[in-house]
Amino acid sequence: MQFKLEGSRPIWQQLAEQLTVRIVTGVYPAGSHFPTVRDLASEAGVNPNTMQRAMAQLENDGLVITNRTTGRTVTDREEVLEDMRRQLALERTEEYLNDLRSLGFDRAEAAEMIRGEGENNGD
Amino acid sequence: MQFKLEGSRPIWQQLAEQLTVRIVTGVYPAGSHFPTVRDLASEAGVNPNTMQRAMAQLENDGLVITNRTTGRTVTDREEVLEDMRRQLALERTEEYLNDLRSLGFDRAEAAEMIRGEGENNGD
DNA sequence: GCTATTGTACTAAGCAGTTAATACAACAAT
DNA sequence: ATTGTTGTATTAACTGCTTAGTACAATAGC
Repeated sequence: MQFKLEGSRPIWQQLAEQLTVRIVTGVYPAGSHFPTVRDLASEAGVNPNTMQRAMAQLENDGLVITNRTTGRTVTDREEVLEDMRRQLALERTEEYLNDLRSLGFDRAEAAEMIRGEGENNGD
Repeated sequence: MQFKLEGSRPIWQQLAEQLTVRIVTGVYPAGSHFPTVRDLASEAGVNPNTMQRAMAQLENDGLVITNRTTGRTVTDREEVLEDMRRQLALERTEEYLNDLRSLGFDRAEAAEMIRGEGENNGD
C-alpha cells in the first residue's frame, strides 16, 4: 500500500494517519522493528523533517517506542492496537452518519447505500 | 446550523462545502435570494476575502448565479440540486467504505456498525 | 576507540492560506 | 444625478507547512 497524499491537509498529519492504519492492521506487527525516519521519508517522497513530525505523533499516541540508536519499535501491547483499530472505525462511522444526516438522509437510508454501493467487491 | 471550521484544511473550502449542503438541502431554496458576501463572512466570523473565495467555488459549481448589484441567487434548477445531494451522499459512502476496508472491516461489518452506532437518534 | 546508524535540532527559504484595509465597478432605489 | 448596496480587485503582513541543508547526540557493532 502506497502513501496517498493530498494537498489540502498537512502532509505530516496524513502520514501519521496512514502509518497508524498500517500499525493497527498489522502491516508493522506489534513488537516488531519500525522503519527509520529516513527510509520512510524516502518511501513517501517527503522531507525527513516532515516524516519526523509524523513520527512524533505516533510516539505521542503510544503506538511506537523510540530507542536512540536502535530505531523505533511498534508497541507490543496488542490489545492497545486492536482497541484503536475499532475506535478508529467507530469514529469514521459516526462522522459518516453525521455527514449523511446533514444531507437529509437518516440511518436507514445510509444503511441502504452501504448495501448498494460498490456492488462488485466480495471482500 | 452554525459553520464549523477546523484548522487543518483551507477555510474557504470548508465554507464552500457547508454552503453547498445548505443549498442542496433547501436551507437556501432553489431560485431564492442568497445572502451577501459580507453578511455570510460576518456570520462565519471570517474575512470577506475568504468568503468570497468560497462563493467563487459555488459559482463554479453552478449552484448560484451572480448579479453585479442585486447579489446572488440560488439556481432554480431543482433537479440539479437533488442530483448533487444524492451524489454527495454516494461519495461519502464510498469514502467511508474505503476507510473501513483499510482498517480491515468488510461491508457487512460496516453495515453492522451503522446499525449499532448512535443508538439514541430516531432521526 | 572508531565508525556507521539512528534520532534529533536548527536555520533559511519558499509557498499557500488568512486577515486587514482600501478602493473600484455596476446598478437599483430614490 | 446622487446614494447605497453589492460584487470584485489589490496590496501588505502574518502564520503554518514544506523543503533543503547541515549539524549534533547516542550507541550498537566492529
